[in-house]
Amino acid sequence: MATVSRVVNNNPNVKPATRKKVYEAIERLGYRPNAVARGLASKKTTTVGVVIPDISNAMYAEVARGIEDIANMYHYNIILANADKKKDKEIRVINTLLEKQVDGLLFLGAPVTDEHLQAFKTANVPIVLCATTDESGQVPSVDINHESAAYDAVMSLIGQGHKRIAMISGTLQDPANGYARFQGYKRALEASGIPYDDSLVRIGNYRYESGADAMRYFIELSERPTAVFSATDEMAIGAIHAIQDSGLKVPSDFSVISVDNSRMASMVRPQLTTVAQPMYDIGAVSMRLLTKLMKKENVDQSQVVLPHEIVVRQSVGGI
Amino acid sequence: MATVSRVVNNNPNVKPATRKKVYEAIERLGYRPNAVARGLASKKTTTVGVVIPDISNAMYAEVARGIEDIANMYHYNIILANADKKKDKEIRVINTLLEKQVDGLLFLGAPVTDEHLQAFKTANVPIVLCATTDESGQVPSVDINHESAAYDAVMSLIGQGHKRIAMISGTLQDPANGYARFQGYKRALEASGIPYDDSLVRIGNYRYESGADAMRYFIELSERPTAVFSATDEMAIGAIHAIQDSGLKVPSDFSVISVDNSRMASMVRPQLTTVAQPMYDIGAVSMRLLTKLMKKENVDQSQVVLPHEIVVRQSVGGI
DNA sequence: CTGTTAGCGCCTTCAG
DNA sequence: CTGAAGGCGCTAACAG
Repeated sequence: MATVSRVVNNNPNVKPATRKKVYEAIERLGYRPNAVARGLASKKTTTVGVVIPDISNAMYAEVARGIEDIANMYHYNIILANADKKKDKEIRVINTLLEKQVDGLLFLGAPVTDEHLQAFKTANVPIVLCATTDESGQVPSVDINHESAAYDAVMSLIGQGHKRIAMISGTLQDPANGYARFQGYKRALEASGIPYDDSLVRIGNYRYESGADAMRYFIELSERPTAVFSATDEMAIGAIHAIQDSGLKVPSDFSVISVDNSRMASMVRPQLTTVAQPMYDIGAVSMRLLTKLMKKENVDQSQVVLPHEIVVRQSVGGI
Repeated sequence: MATVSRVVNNNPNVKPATRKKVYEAIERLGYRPNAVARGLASKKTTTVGVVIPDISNAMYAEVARGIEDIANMYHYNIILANADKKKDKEIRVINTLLEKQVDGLLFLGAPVTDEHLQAFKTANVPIVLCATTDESGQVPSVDINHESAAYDAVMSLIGQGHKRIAMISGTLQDPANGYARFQGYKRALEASGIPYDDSLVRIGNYRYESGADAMRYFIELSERPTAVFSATDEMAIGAIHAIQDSGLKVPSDFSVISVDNSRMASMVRPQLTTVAQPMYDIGAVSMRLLTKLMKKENVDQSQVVLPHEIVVRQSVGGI
């Protein structure tokens, strides 16, 4: 019994001949180790839980790939759990994952509320936030600076001579993709001495149609903007099509820029200029951080911010 | 101890007062049941494993949503495992899931090889194939008829007067999205007395660029096709852009039809005519089937085929 | 190097 | 209705 355990767990203290015999028996009997029993006995499951806000969102899928690759590298299994972007489902999912005795947790949902913090606190395994941050700085995280990504995007528009710049925002309740990007937009205007104009901001829901709706609104304006900054690629694509559908052109009539650099950005005409977020890296780095935490290695930097960059394509023109 | 177990598991044989006291103690102590221990003792984990070929594929994400919803309904947890479209990773993932003692397994990868069948056979929990089929009919499955979906698509082109119809196919090694659709294409031509022409078929990799490449090839042909059938939306969109980039128009110069009806289909201009597969339903139905199998209820129909339909938009015109 | 002995935390009889 | 006892399949000391 114990020897079989040693063989299965690659414990070196087994005579090669014995090891071989055990392997043969395993083969012959079709023995499959019971991970549940193992987990109970060893108090480790070598699996980490990943809670994803929305599995059908390509950005998160990319993060997941980064997580996966590093997890495999360190021989952790990962179990993905979808949370439908609902806060209570997130909490529920965190708890089931914890009940399943995962060795660590990666959380991708935003915003991180007090309730989340509460749930995290009761966990006795390390947790790292991935593609999101905890404002209070209590939980390790890996993210980009959404505010400055937005700022850079809008500044690049201003650099092209645009002065009347609209924004298609996400909900301001969403700290990362929503609020922070809106703040970046405002700061860029401010830094350039452009007065902020409420009528130039529409709130969308990150979907294509909401981008198109917002754009149609801007087109109707008596004093039209010359450029629009979208919080996400998908809404930007909706905007581009709304422009084209009404007989106008990108970028000659309107410049469009967004942030995400999803695969879709090159799947429109004109191709979308957008600021790229290193989603894969966010996943990879956060998983790496988690492994360190799980091994109780000490980490110098527990709130890491990855750099972003503008990918210039064809949707922005000068004025 | 036993009473707590009863309370936690909603066993009715507990006096309400006692139940209340237990709940209070649970709250006060911050007790969290250990699912691993529970799984070991009860030999059930109330979780089902889902192996997904490619988490970044929107179609699979949609299937996953269907699975999730039904799983929640029946109080099963689901653990998603990505397999990167690699056969050996699929096998490995199936095995880890089985080691984790899932109560059932949903497998979404294609093709289903003998090795897969072998792995399934050693499982002593029910397995259902989801959005894929086992040719040999040994494993329950829920899928659409890819061959006839392709057939219908091509027939609709022929109905519009097209005679020279190209195809952008997936790899013929892929039985569902690849081979079956190609067969449907051929059968439609045959049924209409149109000779099959090898030079009118290009193999892509389901990605945007490969669709564009294939289309560029067709455009160069001395005898151009008037319509193209793409095995997937994404390749179709690549094709549409290749057409437009070379100054031609859809659908006046080329009609384009595909199968998937992904969300992207309405995110192109012109919007894509495509045959819709009920991905959500495939997920939901297969999960439902799995619950029956797990409860050892008998099922009348273990190989279910869901209907598809053509969604007419703007990318197909008459000749 | 290998076998023996205790649990891991819970569920499940079985008494009471 | 509640407690006691045994055991799920495995790992972790501990002897030998």
